[in-house]
Amino acid sequence: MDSADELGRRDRKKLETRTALERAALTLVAERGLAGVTVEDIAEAVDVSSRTFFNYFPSKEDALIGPGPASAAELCERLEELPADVPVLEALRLMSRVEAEHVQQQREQWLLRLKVFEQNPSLLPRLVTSGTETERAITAAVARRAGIELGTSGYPELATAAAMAAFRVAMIRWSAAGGRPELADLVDEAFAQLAAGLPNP
Amino acid sequence: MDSADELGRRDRKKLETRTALERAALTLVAERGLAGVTVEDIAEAVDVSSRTFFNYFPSKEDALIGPGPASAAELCERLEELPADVPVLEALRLMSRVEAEHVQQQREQWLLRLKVFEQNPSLLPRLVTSGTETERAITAAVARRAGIELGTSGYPELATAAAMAAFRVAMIRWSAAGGRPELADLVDEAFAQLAAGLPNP
DNA sequence: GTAAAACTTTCAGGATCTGCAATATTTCAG
DNA sequence: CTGAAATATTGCAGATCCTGAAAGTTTTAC
Repeated sequence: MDSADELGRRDRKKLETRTALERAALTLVAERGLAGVTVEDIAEAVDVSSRTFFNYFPSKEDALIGPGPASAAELCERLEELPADVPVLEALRLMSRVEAEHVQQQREQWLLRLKVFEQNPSLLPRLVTSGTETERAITAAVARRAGIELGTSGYPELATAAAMAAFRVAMIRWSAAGGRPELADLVDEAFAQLAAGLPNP
Repeated sequence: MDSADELGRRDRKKLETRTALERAALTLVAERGLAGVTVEDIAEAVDVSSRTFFNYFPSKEDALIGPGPASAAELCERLEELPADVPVLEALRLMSRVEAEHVQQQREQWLLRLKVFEQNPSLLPRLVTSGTETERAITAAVARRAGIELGTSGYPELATAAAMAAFRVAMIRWSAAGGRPELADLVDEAFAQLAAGLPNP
């Protein structure tokens, strides 16, 4: 994929400051804890004003959380482009594997991020969580794929939420194991348990 | 159950102010939106200082979220007291039904709360969410029941997260339907889909 | 080269949230 | 009933969070 090319100088600089702010936020909070770092600290580390920080992120926490909605559209595309005869849960698994590869590509950053989440539990509710724009988008795509009106059966909402839970558990296990196993394998494991109806192991 | 008895005057008053603060927060935010209500507004409505508000809740949002960890212990008891041969997912379903009854018993308050959540999506990530003390406790109970070391297989984490997702979806459907259906039925539906492995409908 | 568009900064200010010390209330023992 | 001990409430100072508006700076595009 194209990632850093095809951008004017302006957008390149914007992307740079954004990632610099994210990186600074992560490393500082990893060192001193969420409460031990102020927005001004983060901004100074990147040599911008704290007002500029808030031009990029609506809150200190948001600088730690990562892409989120940015990739929502891309995720949905993955769902859409799968053949219609692929079952919903299988489609969600494949989508999650793609996302897992993205995570693996930024291995160190994600491991650091997950460590920060573990050390600051108040962040956990926002890990791969419900109620986001991302979830809404995926739910809509699932509904389309299953041929269901949104808000009638609850199936798209549940399938999506369960898939996100599977992905979240895989991420946490991955982090707990020091990033040693393949994240994609852990994702597969979780989806296999889901598809089997979560029988007693 | 005993709920309001067996408390000294002091604790009774504390409980009163707490519930009064919750109620005021909910009604005010339902009227004016999250951003349109300050902590001082809420405190004044109950005739206490805003400092006192923060003695009860760590943040404005927390006054809206409801019991949460309060009932964690009780939920786990429900899990523990079920016979050991009840499968995990079935046990989680039964536990969720108990919780559903609690919600039904405070029907109006919960419908209002859910409306507030819908109207202020930034609250949604904290609805029945992961990363809480409650989830940790349930996960531990599930692990005990399944005879699994925590953090080895990921099964307890996933089963718990999926159950919470099922409950959350049921709540949202219940709210969207104006509280008309039986919440317990929606919970059963969601768990049935989970137990079946989320097949295409 | 210049004008428009977009980004950063400064500044003012309201709101959130936390210690701390003072005050008021409740409890409980005598 | 009364006086201490325990506990809750309050006011206050202060750090931090976050936002709008206006001014200044850089980038873009013609």
